[in-house]
Amino acid sequence: MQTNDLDLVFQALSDATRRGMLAKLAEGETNVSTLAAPFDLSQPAISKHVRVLERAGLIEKEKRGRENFIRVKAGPLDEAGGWIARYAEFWRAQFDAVDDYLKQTKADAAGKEHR
Amino acid sequence: MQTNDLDLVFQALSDATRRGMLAKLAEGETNVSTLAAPFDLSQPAISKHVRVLERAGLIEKEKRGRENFIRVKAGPLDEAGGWIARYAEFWRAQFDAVDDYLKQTKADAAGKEHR
DNA sequence: CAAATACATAACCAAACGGTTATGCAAACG
DNA sequence: CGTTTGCATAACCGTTTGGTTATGTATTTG
Repeated sequence: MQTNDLDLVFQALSDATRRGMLAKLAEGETNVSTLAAPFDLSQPAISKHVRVLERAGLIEKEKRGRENFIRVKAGPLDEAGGWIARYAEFWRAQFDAVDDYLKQTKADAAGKEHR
Repeated sequence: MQTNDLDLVFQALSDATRRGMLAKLAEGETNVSTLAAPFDLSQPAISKHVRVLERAGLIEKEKRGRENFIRVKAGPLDEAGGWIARYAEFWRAQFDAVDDYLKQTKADAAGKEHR
């Protein structure tokens, strides 16, 4: 199957290596080698993970010279977050916890101005 | 691999059939047959999807007589939502959109009292 | 210009996935 | 009490996933 956008996003997020890559990318754009450094994987394995993230629309690649820079695209993450938020609504107690978390995170971010 | 909890949750969410099941379960607990009705799949295929959701901790089964009732557990959804929210923070524009969405959804839910 | 760097791509492999049909079995029904 | 209902489980199958090694190819660098 795998036609749906959300399928690709959630599937991309279902691997700890790829989530780790996104976490690292949150600190800013990097090239593939730097992105690969923390992981004990062959270089082609890294390339494959990058492609899965790209296919899900979660990242963009831009080739500059011999290096390939990766930067994150948040749109699909919002779709995924939106889906979760919508269904989380139906279980109020937990929903409140998520909402509070988001509000607090937002407040923090607003306060310290993202570096 | 697949050791991580989040792996299992996101992987469970990566299939449209399973997301559809969760959506239906949001209306309340059902037995497996009722849950299966909307999907054009064999009964064993449904059982497999249910097991994937169970393994991810997203649902609970309770056998009553010959029927097996399914009910949702929101905890893991929160973990997943939390992960997304945390990294969404780093891309502010989109984060704001999610936050607004959540706030509006929360307001709606508070207003109309979940039936 | 030769060598090293930063990748991508191909080919291969075992394991997991998502589906199927077949079978079994306990509970409810008539 | 025989039959239907509501499942679970097993066995099988093609495809996808996630890893590997090997190879190719631009782009720097010395």
